[in-house]
Amino acid sequence: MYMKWMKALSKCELFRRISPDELNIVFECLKPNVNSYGKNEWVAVAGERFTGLGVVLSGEVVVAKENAAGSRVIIAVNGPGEMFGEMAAFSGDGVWPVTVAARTACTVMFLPAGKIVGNCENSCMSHRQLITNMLEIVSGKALMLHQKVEYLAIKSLREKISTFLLEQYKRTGSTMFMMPLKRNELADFLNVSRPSLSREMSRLRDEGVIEFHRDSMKIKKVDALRSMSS
Amino acid sequence: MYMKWMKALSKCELFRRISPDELNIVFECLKPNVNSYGKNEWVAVAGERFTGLGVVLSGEVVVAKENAAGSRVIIAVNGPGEMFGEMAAFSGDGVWPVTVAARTACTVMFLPAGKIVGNCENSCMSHRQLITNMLEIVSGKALMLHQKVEYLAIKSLREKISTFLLEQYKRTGSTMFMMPLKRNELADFLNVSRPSLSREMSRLRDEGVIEFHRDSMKIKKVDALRSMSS
DNA sequence: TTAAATCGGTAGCCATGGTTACCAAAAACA
DNA sequence: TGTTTTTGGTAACCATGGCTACCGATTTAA
Repeated sequence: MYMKWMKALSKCELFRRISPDELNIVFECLKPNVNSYGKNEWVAVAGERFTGLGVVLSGEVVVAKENAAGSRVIIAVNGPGEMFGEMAAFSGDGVWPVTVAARTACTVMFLPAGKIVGNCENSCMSHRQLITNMLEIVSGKALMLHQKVEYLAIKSLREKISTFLLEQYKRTGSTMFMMPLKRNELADFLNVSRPSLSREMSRLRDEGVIEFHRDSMKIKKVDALRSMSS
Repeated sequence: MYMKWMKALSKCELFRRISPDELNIVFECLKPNVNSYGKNEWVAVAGERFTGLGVVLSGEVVVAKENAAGSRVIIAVNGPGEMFGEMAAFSGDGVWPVTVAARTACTVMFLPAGKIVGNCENSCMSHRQLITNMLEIVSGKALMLHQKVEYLAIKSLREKISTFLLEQYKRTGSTMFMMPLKRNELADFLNVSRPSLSREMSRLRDEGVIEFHRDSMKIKKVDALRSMSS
């Protein structure tokens, strides 16, 4: 039954060091739900009852946090094998702390949180491994949020942009790359308004530090960016 | 040997649902180090080699993140029984991601990260409980960082202050309370400059929304704050 | 292939909050 | 006890970035 998703599942950190055979036994215990969603459909809405740890099987979802004022902060974009709701699962108040939307048509598996921790009726041996994996994953998420806090704590827009561009440079290893986020999304991510972002990027362009057209970006003066970022 | 610290240890979430007798056996496995520090001394410095999960036995430590520009963001103030480094322990790159300083003279226990996960030589039965506790704790930390992200994502200072004051109101259950942070620390926490914070607080006072003198704070118009916060 | 929606750049105006500097009160220290 | 340090309020000036509005280019849908 889960064989058609095995490719995504095998990529999922939660199931690392668990063989496909074991995995089937684990699923016997966990009894996950699998749902499909159309593009832009809500997968989970902040404030509604928590439905379990989510694992993306196909497509992509956007995980975002919205404050009461309505401004949206993108937390992550998750593809096949990636998870969401892993923090709320073990420590939340029973409601989704984030909103998850289908960025493309997608399929998602939900694992009941209570069944991951706690003794397995069938005493399957992979439970301990599952918990250990979970620990590693949640720690990683926490560190990522730490990253996020660092970004948000940056006060000047110029510094935010510089930091972001240098991170892309480091990630791709090239001074020319495609921007992974649209202007709107980047503005959301950096927590600034879109026109302000455009304005500052244009300034950097006018100063000859960068060059860009739509998605394509070229860093012309890496050192200049560095001195702005630090 | 650990008896003198048992009071702090019993308050520590990490050892919840583990009896003192069991705890001694667990410590046989974990072989923790215990160090003492004077006021304002560094307990751990960001970037230096990770020395293990920290548990405060006495006194208080300040956990802070500093970006390259030198501006400091307070993550937490931890007292006896509270922990730090729990995220880096299981997912870090082997260095401290935060700086920890002694807010007062203090004693700290460090638990080797590798020994918490992984099978116990003496096959002590509390290891699974320890890991499960750890999972709950790290999830909780991640959610707290989420909180932090929310705070930082708020754009107007007035809204930040309102949100903070309402949280204190909710926490204490009274419209009169002592501010848990000095102006400097609050400014750090909200990621604004101290004079700007003072200025905005004075405006709120002039508008009759709040009343304060140094540490003591009184909310006079809860609803006014609420409308600013949302 | 045309119509509609989305995306991105630009400009002007102005509110917010950073910066610096100074002073008084309170606390810590000798 | 007097002195030093820390803490917090205030003011003036000004840079940053939010907001609105508009327009052309590009993509998506009909």
